[in-house]
Amino acid sequence: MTLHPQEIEARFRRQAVRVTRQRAAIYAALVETTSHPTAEDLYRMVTRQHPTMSRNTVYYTLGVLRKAGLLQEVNVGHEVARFDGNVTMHHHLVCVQCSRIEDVMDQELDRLEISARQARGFHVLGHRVEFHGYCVSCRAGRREASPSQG
Amino acid sequence: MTLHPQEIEARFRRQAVRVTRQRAAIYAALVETTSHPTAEDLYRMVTRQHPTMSRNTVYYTLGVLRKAGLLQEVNVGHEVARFDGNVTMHHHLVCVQCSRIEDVMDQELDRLEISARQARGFHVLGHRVEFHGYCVSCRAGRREASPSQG
DNA sequence: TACCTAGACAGGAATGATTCCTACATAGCA
DNA sequence: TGCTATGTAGGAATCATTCCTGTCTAGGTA
Ligand SMILES: [Mn+2]
Ligand SMILES: [Mn+2]
Ligand SMILES: [Zn+2]
Ligand SMILES: [Zn+2]
Repeated sequence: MTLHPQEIEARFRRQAVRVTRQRAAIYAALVETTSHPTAEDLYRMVTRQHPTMSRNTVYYTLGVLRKAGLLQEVNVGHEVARFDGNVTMHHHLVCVQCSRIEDVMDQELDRLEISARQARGFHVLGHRVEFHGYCVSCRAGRREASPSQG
Repeated sequence: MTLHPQEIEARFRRQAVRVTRQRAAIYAALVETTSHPTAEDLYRMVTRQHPTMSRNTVYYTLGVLRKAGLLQEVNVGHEVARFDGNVTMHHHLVCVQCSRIEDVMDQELDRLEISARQARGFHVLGHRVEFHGYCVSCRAGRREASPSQG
């Protein structure tokens, strides 16, 4: 989804986030993709237009925008952090081979609950469902594979 | 759950995993707790009885046992890796403040499925549900807290 | 029971994502 | 327009994890 600069600015101001060219570029890159990029991915994307931007600014900005609720971290395994500009409630499909992440919007999954007995005293705020399997392209190269871990 | 040494040995042999004192100690420590310890936690636990064991052996053993299906990695956020000796299907409650992880056994959650349309061509192997919130001890110190990111 | 050898162990070095530090720049406000 | 709290760039530091290398040993063989 492409976002107008003034819409980005409006979202930042609504959350009292200072508007800078770097932040707008990082946020625009994130919102325009559905690939759940890493900080390094975003660094490579934005340095095409902003060659002097440092990795530190990318990390710092991602932290600021996360605290402001403008993005979320989506982690799979304990691989490097992935970021998601879609902050509406949704779930993910994760490829166990190539780590591709795709979105799943499903209101039934959104409504899942847990019994008080199972909640073990937790004050539950939310939940996330993660499906794992092989994505289309990874299935292609697996005609014979065994149904074990790989 | 306490495990007899011969049961540990039997499980290892069933999976063609060589039996060593180090591996038995690491596996026993993991199976006897429900705390989902980190590699460093396990290193501290086992070096009480095996002072010369190296961290390398802990990491290497955890890899071997994971590939053998005797344990699983359970990651929350992109914090350090956590390990789980319970390899039956189950789900987790995660404290957003202290990272405590507790088990949720619930057959309804086990049965969740995703429509073909939503699966986006993935060959889905399984899923995991992660509830997040505040654990009992973290609720205690939060009488007034605001319902934001915490 | 006494070898053999593939694989395991210990210790230390290397890696790499992320965080920390600091001097300079600038957004937002009066 | 000028002030100042905050952001940025660049580099150093951190630290969980992996890699490397020289012993050591589990488990099979004769
Ligand atoms: Mn997503
Ligand atoms: Mn568990
Ligand atoms: Zn894939
Ligand atoms: Zn807690």
